[in-house]
Amino acid sequence: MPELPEVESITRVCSIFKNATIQEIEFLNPKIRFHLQDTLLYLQDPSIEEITRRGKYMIWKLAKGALVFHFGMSGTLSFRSEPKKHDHIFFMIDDKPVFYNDPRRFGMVWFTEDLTEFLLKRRLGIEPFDSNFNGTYLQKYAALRTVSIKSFLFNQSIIAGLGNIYINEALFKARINPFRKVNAITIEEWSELSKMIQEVLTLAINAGGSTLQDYNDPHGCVGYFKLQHQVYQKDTCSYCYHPIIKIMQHQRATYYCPTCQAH
DNA sequence: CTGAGATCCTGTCTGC
DNA sequence: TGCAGACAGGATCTCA
Repeated sequence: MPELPEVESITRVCSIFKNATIQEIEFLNPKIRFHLQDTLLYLQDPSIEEITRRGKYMIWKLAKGALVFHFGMSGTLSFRSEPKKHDHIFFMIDDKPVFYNDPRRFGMVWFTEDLTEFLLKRRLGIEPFDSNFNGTYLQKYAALRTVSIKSFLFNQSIIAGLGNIYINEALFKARINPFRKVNAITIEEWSELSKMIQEVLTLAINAGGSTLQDYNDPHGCVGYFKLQHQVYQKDTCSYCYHPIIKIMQHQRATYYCPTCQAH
């Protein structure tokens, strides 16, 4: 679920909470991996001043400090009044009930007094929509590395926000083989790839993200970008009709077209 | 420093 | 039907 487009969708829905007040926070399941409970005492004036996204993190800036969400593999926020299995946190925000739900418990929620320091510690790379994000930026980071382009794009300290789906899709659009070593990719290819990363993310955000099985935005709406996937979980290439190859690369599924992405 | 692999979890699907 | 095993959006830690 939660790569940049999905987190962006959740963040946009949550923007209704700008200037709202968190009236109540209740922990429903202590087993999730977060540190919110310990630091909740510091939450003195819980009015939400701004709601933003950075990479795959959603940030609620408070009058003092911030709440930060990372949705892991299966986390989401939902607006509903009845609790469900795998709810971990309950919020009451301006009389509206909100649940943080996360079956696989890979997600995390923090309260931080110093958001700037918190984000520095995450060592997040550039935002794909930053004006400095381009082929030159990518090639500069890749010059001294030997990993495959697939691993490189997964590294959040280089680019923040990409995950398995959009890496596969962007490499297909840029016609680059996922096993290519990054130090052998030309500036023309980097330039094309940077544009395709922006294009695929833009299309996905406009479609509300990708729902594979269980992703929903806080209203329960699914994301429709799956309908536009060209390689991820596809059988046949939409350009040349060659069968799409699925292969495990670093424990993750890689999908590519062996003719369109021969090099 | 880089890169590869294990690990944290539950739910769903597939094949025997 | 039942059950074992593979696999799923990710980040972090350890070891070479």
